[in-house]
Amino acid sequence: MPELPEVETIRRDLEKKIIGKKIVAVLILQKKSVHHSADKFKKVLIGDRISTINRRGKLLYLSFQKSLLFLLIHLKMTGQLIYRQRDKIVAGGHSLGCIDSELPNKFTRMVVKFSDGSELFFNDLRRFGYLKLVTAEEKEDILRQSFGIEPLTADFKYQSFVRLFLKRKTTIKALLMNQKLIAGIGNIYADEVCFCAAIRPNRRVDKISKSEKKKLFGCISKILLLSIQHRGTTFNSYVDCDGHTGNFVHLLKVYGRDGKMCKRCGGIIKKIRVGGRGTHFCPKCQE
DNA sequence: GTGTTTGTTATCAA
DNA sequence: CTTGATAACAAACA
Repeated sequence: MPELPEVETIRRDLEKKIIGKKIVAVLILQKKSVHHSADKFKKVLIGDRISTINRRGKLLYLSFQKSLLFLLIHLKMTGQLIYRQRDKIVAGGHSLGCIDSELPNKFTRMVVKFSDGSELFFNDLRRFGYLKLVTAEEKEDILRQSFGIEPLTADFKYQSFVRLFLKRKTTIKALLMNQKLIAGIGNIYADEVCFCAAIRPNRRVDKISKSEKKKLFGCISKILLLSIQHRGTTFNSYVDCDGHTGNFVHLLKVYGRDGKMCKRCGGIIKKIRVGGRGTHFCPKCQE
């Protein structure tokens, strides 16, 4: 379940590792994960070098030194990007998400090999994730059509945020998770942001006061930044590109804590369903 | 065998 | 046209 903090952690790490590296081989182990013919994919990538790695919401996009195409990578629920140096000693061991596990494994969908012997593995247990080559124009269309305000940038202003509430009657959780309104927040951080602002996730947005909107606005940046500082949340399958788990899971206040004591007021965290998603909140201190 | 997990999109309804 | 709610998808695990 990589959301903005997890994808950003991967982006920053990969940026240090693979920029400028020359691609010498591409293995496609699962055709469905690559939205092109294997031949086209190889033809474009092999011989070129990675130029930039950017992110919008939960979507990564790479550019190249020669090709004018962009590589979009969406990890969806269980996608992983793991980078390995050559001759890295691997021991057998645990299954998903282990730093020492052998690669490729049964969930590896694509492998990119670089000229220095290092490799980038795209693993995806559930096969929702994808890699896709697009033109600059297609990329711009997708970024414009599919993503709203990008948090943690200068575009994320209180005035823009408040505008999202106008004429809407959906729940605050649905609003926070709507990528076309705000980009990058998924199920975990929607619950955490609502807790931070002391608002029930199923509250209708037209019933939220001005002071609460201010709290929400502050909480979004606060939670996302704090999670990035702790290298994201590993709940099920997320690992960074070294195969390490994220540490923010220890700082989660509500997600996955149903039945446990609220860290703020001592109430018991409850789990309900909002918009078909598992939703966690404290009935005592979230109104 | 059943229910649960979630990011995104398609679809239908209002 | 806009907005909202829901189902569907995929696949493993408890």
